[in-house]
Amino acid sequence: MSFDDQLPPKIRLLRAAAELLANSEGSAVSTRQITKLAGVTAPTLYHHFGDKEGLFDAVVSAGFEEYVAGERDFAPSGEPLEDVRRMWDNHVQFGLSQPHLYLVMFGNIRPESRPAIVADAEALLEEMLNKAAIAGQINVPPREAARSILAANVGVTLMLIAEPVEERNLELSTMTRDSMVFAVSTETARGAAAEDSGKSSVVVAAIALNAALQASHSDQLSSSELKLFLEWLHRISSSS
Amino acid sequence: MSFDDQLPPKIRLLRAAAELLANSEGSAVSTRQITKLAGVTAPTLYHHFGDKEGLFDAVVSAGFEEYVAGERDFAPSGEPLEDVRRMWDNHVQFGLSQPHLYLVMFGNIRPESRPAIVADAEALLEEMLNKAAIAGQINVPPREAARSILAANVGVTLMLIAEPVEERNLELSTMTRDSMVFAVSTETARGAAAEDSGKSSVVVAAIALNAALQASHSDQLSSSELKLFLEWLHRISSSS
DNA sequence: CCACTTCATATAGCAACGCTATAGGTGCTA
DNA sequence: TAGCACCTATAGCGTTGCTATATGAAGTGG
Repeated sequence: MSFDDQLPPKIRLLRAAAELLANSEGSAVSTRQITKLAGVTAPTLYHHFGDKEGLFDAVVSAGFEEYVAGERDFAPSGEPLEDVRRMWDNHVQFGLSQPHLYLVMFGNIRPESRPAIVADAEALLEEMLNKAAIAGQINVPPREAARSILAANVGVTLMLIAEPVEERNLELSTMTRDSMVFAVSTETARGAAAEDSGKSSVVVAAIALNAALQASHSDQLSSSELKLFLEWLHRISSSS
Repeated sequence: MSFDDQLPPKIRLLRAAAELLANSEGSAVSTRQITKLAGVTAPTLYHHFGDKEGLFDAVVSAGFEEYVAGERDFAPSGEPLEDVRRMWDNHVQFGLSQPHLYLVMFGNIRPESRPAIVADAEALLEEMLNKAAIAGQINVPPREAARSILAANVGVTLMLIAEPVEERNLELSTMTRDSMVFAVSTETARGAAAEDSGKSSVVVAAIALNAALQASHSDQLSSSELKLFLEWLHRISSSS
């Protein structure tokens, strides 16, 4: 019951809270569960942490410090924007591996209780984007870029957490990540105009696809599939 | 005390909950406050709404319906991507004008209680992006684009809510918005210099055709042919 | 006109919650 | 040994979400 004896109660409380937060499936975690698992009584909790949220903040800080530490060890790949992408993935991974902790951190933030964690995460991203800026790789001030990317990162992570585990599609994350990094970077010639594709009917689209397919030798379909596919395309596109 | 007499209790509960949610500064809203303000007793609430979350969902739905209604009246500007931007701004505006409602909707979503609202918002965006796809303006399937944009939109809105009102900088929103729309659109010659220029036009054409086909119920193909055709289209358009 | 069901609301209260007033125990310093 | 912090426990307050049960009103079939 009191799982970890002879450690100081403060640490036992932290561990008990972390364990319950990590394992509780959606339902809230009560102070009574925590104190029971830690083998202490209620006043001990309030003596050390002030209130329930104080305990959770402490747990979150510990978890986040750990995550940030692993982040820093592993950061410099030479390509700052690649590092930004990896920080994004790490953020998502952190949220998915400890969803309840994550929701405590980012899901319930309000103006009057904005956790320092958000600022920390922002600073970490900004630091990396600063390197990219020095290398002339971004076209937006690093602070704004960091805030923007972090916001999108949080949104994606929350969406993924909200999805049933078996339906989670990490492509949402990589796609949004690349969109954000791309939009912020100077990697591309943004001003160049594309071909005018103003027409919008089925026929026009089918003709365009038909031409494009024949020109590019797509290997997504086998040759027999392609033949039938093109025949159908022809039927569609010749039906005005 | 019971502020709106002679209305049905169900509606009085909805209004009381909405008012308390809108005015409560961060602190939680209790069922007792709600029922007292509505002038009814507890079982009435549970008879009509099941539980507290059911009430909140109903309030949120009502508020969201209102927001969606104003959205639809005002939508077709002829330029789908511009409409997407305006939907983004409306989303942010909704979150900032009713932050507690918004947090109930998007801040606490968990796998087992994912509100239908998220799906609704996604569908609304997807509908608009579908128009863009038909016009050949996006290079990503509309559903994925909608999920991605919505995720970023939610993240930005939560970040803005978390900031003190006087520090709120809407530039975070416009910048992230434009980044997402830009990354998804074909407005630019993204791949022109890269190796995949031919393939990317196939992808764009396939996406446009897919959207157009589903919108127009073409009868050029039988339903079984259409099914297979769409599956191939999906394979082409989801190849990266 | 009366039983009968159905729906909607109220009385009263349970178990669990976050939290605290108060007191007792422990180890240190004088 | 006395005094003093510090830490922890006993016991319980007020509030929470929710419900077992009962009562009233409204319609329906005989």
